[in-house]
Amino acid sequence: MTGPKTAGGYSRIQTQKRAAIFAAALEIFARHGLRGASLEAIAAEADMSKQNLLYYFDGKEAIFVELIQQLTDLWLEPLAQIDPAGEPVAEVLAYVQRKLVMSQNHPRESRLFATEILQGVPHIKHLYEGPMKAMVDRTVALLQTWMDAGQIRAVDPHDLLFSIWANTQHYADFSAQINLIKPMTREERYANAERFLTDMYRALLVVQD
Amino acid sequence: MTGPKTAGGYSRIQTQKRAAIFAAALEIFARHGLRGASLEAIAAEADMSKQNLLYYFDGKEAIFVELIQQLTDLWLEPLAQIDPAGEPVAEVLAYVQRKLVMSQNHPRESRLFATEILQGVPHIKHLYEGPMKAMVDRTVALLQTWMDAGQIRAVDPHDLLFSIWANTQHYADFSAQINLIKPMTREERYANAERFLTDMYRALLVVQD
Amino acid sequence: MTGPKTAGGYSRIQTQKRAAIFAAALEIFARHGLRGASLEAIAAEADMSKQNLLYYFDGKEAIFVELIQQLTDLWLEPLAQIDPAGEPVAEVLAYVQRKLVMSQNHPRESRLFATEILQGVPHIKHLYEGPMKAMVDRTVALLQTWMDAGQIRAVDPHDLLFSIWANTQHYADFSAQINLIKPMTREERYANAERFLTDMYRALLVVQD
Amino acid sequence: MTGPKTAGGYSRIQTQKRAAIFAAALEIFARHGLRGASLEAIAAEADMSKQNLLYYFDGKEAIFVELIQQLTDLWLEPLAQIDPAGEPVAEVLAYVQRKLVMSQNHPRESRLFATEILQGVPHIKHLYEGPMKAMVDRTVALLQTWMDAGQIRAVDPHDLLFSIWANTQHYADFSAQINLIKPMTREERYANAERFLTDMYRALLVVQD
DNA sequence: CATGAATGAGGATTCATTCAT
DNA sequence: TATGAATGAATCCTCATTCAT
Repeated sequence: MTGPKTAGGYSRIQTQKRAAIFAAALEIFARHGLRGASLEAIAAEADMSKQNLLYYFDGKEAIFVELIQQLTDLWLEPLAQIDPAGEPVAEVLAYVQRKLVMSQNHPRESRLFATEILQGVPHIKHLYEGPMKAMVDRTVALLQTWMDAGQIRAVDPHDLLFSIWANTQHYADFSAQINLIKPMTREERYANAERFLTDMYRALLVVQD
Repeated sequence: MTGPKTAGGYSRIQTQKRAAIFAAALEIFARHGLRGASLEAIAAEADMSKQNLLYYFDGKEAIFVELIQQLTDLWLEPLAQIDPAGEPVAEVLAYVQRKLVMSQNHPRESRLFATEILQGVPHIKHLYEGPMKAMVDRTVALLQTWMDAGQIRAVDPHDLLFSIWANTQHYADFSAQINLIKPMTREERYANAERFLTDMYRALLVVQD
Repeated sequence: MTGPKTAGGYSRIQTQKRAAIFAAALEIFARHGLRGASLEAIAAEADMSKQNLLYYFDGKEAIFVELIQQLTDLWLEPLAQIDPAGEPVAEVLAYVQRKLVMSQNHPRESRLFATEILQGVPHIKHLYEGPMKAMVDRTVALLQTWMDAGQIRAVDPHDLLFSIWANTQHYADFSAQINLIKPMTREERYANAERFLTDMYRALLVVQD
Repeated sequence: MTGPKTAGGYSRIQTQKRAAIFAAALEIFARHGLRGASLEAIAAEADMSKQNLLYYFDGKEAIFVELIQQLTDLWLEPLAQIDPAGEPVAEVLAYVQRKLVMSQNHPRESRLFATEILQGVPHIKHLYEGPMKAMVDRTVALLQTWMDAGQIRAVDPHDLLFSIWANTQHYADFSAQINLIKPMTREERYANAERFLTDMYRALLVVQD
C-alpha cells in the first residue's frame, strides 16, 4: 500500500493531512507556479517530510490537479447564487461584488487559477467542458432573457461575463502591479474597487429611457 | 567572458542573433513561463546551440529580463499616445481600442507580461519605479483634470486605468478560457470585444446632464 | 517482532498465507527477477497488504531464499528417481523425460532457478555444498559404473548431466526466444522436444558393437 | 545539445567514451541485471561521472538496448559461418565448436543475453523478427536439405539448433552452478565440453548404414 | 563565433521497512 | 493477525552553466 489513494473515503487523519498539504501547495504553487514549485518546498510548508507527502498524493501534478479542481467550485459559487427571480441590475451588481469579495479573501486561489489559464488550461479542460460550461450557459441565457425584456442594456452577455471576471480578478491576480503603482491598504483598495465597479456596471446596465 | 556583453554597441550579426533569440524566448516563455522554459527549448526554437545562445546572453534569467524590459515600451506606447488636447471621451475610448489591438497582435507578449506580474514582478520592479510610474502618473493627472472639468464622469482614475488594462488584456491572457467557453474566430472575438468595451466605457464616462 | 517466525511450527492460517505468498512471489520473481520484483507487486498478486506480507516474512530476500530452497527439492526429484538397478539407457532417457515434464509443468520455477544461477548463485550456495552435491555425486558415480561396465557409452558423466539439464531446461527458460523463432503450441513443442532429446541421448549412449 | 546523440557519426572521443561505457555496462548488467544495475555503478566502472555518462546516453535502458543489440551480431556470427558447400557433419560440429569458443571468450555477453531472454525478450523483439529470424531460417533450410539428402540424420532442425544453443551457452550462463558442482580450470572445462559435445553431436548426426 | 565535453546542484520518485495500533 | 502512517536510502534524470578549443 503506497497510501490511502485506494480507499473510497478518507479517515480523519487523512483528511487533516490532505488539507494541510492543499494549503501548503496553494501557497507554493501560487508563488512559483507548477514547475517552479518543488515538493520539498510544499512539504516544508506543510511541515512534513517529502515522502510523507508522497504517501498521500501520487506526485506533484496530482496535488496540483486536485487542488485546482477544488478551486473550480469556489470560482463557480458566486455565479450559482445569481437569482433569476431577482431584480436584474441588482443581481448583476451583487454578483460583481461577490466575485470581488472572493478575490479579496482568496487571492492565492485566484492567482493559481490564473496561472493555469495563462498556460492554456492544460490540466482542467474537462471541467470547462462539464460543470463550468453548464453554469456559464445558464447565466448567459438568463442575462439574455433580461436583455430581451429590456431590463438591462443589451450587450453581448459573454463579453459582459468576461469583463466582470477580468475586472474583479484583476485586483487579486495583478495586485503586485497595482501595489507598485498605487500603494494602499487592502481594505481601501477593495472599497475603492467596489465603488468603481458598481458605478461602471450600473452605468452600463441601467436602461435609459 | 568573450561574449558581446562587454561592448557598448552590438555588431550586425549580434543584433540579428539577439533578435532571433528574443523571438524564440518570447515563444517559449509565453508558453511555459520562466521556470518551465528550458534553455534547450529556446535554443531549438532559435535554431542554434544552447552554448551559442549563452554566448549572447548571460543566462536564462538575463534573456527573460531583457525581453520583458523591451515589452514595457510596447505596453506604454498606447498610453503615451493619449492627447491631452483631444476630446476626453474619444481619447479614452481610442486608448481602449489601441490596447485591444495590442492584445490582438501581441498575445504572447501580453501573456509573458502577465506571468511576470502574477509572480509578483520579481524582475522588473525598477521599471515600475521609473518610466512606468511616470507615464501612469501623467495619465492619471490628465484624467483627473478632465474629471474636474466635468468632461468625463468622476471616478477613481487609477481604477479606471486598472479596469482598461484588465478588460483589454483579458482577451489575450485568458484566451484559453475564453475559447473553451465560447469558440470564435479571433477577428470576431476582437470585433465583439471592441463593441462591448466601447459601449461600456462610453456609458461610464459620458457625463449625463 | 510478533510474527510467526518465532514458533517452531506454523498454524493452519500461517501455512495457508505463506503458501499464497510463495505462489505470488514465484509469479513475480520469475517475471522480474529478485531486484525487479517489488513487495508491492507480490502483495497485490497475493491479495494482501505489503505490511501483512512482511508479518509473515522477514523481507523480500527472505521470501526469495525460502522459495528457491523449496525449488531445490523439485529440481532434485527426477534425479533421485534414477534406479541403479534399472536398465542404464532406459534409466537415463527416463530421467531426461522427467526433467522435460518438469520444465513443461513448472516453467516459472525453472526460470526462477535459472535467474539465481545466472546471478552467480548468491543465495543458495549452501544447498550446492549439501544435498545437491550429494545427489549429483551419487548419480555421477552410478553413471561411471554403467560406463565402466560398458552399459552406456563412456563420456564425462558430469558433462552428460550438464547437457541434460541444459537441454531440458532450455525449453522453459528460453521459451520467449523459442516462441519468437518458431511459434507452436506448448504440447507440440514438448512432444517434439521429447522425440528429439530421446533420439539424441539414445544415439549418444547406446554402445555400438 | 544534451549530448552527441543527434549526429550521424561519432567523433573519436565519443567512440572511445561510448566503448568504455559499453564495457562497463556489460560488466555491471551481466552481474546484476537491468534493474539491479545502477547508473552509479556503471559510471564508477567506466571511471566517469554519472552525468557524463548521461551525456552520451539517454538513460540506463538506452545503454542496455544498444549494448544488447551489439551482442546480437556476436551471437549470429558463428551461425553465419556455416558453409552450405562444406561437409555437413563437419560443418555442424564446427558450428558447435565456434559457439563454445564464443561462450568461453564472452561469458558476460552470453549471460546478459540470457537474462534478456529469461525476462521475455522485452527489449529486442524486433531483432528476432528481423535479422535473427532470417539467419535462423536460412540455417534451418540448409539443415533440412542435408537431412533430405541423407547427409545427416533426420531430426527436427529447430530442435537441433535449440540444443546446440542450450549446450554451448550453458557453460557460460550457468558456470556458477557448474563450478560449485565440479570445480575445474576454465581451460579444462572447455576442453572437456568440446570433447563431450563433439561426441554427442557426431553420434546424433552421423548416418548409420 | 561556435560547439563538443563535462559537471554540480537539484528534484521527483520508488521502495523496503519500521512502528503503533 | 492486520493495516494505516511514516520514513531513510537509493536512484534516475534534468538543466543551467563552465571550460577548452
